[in-house]
Amino acid sequence: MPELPEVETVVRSLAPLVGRRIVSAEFRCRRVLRGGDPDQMAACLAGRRIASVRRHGKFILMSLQGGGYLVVHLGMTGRLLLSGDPGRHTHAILSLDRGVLLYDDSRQFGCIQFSQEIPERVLKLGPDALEVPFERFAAALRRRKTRIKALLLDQRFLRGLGNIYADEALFRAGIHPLAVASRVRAGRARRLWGGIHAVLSEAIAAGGSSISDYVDAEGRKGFFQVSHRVYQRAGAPCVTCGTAIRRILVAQRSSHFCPKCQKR
DNA sequence: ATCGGTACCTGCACGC
DNA sequence: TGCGTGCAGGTACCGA
Repeated sequence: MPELPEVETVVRSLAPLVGRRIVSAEFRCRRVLRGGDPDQMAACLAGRRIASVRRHGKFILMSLQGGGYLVVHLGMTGRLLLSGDPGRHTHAILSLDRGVLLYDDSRQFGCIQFSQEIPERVLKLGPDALEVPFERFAAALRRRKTRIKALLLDQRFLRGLGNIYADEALFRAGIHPLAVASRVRAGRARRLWGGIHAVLSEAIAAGGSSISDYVDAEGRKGFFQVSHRVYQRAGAPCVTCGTAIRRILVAQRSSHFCPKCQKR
């Protein structure tokens, strides 16, 4: 479910966690755990205080007082919730000195991990999609021969974009999802860089996109989905020219675009 | 090194 | 009503 704007919204809504002490932890599903068994992880967390909560791409990093991190990735359907009752897909329950933190994930594509240091797979990601300077972005584009849509989804190229915002940014830049990255001209590359920044910023301001079930830690839905210009609008008229939006597969992912406004 | 395809898992909407 | 199919914000891993 969650791309950069949704994860950012979740992280902001987790602000009440800072300063809380984890009284006890329970992990119910091995599959979403990374490294270590459930009991060992619970033992590592018990008694620790949460010092900070921040986002790194689509990862959520909770630093613990005295060292170590609770690292969470929401996958497609992961949720972190500050209230509610454990359900069928609740895989982690952290009892706090005040309140509770639940990790819920029906598809189990997400993960939760305790680690002394920030894991390598998190550190090796590319620059943040909201922070990358244009020159660095353009230089990296020039080096890659893959299709632009696939590249935007590659977290080692840029961290934070996912299927919704890649499609939306390409539309804003007038670039076809199958365009070869290295052949995108400077002018278009600048529009893409600007489009990425704009669409992510607007989506954060709207609390993210709630397509089916995404909510922040307080259970609030986002409303950026009503501002999507191409994503899941196949057959509907382009907001710019009226041409029917098309849907194709690129790198096995649905890609939505306007065949008239977006050139290869 | 880079690229493309597949696998992982559950739930929902749809057509028959 | 039930069943099969296709689709869904994700990454990881394999072979070419």
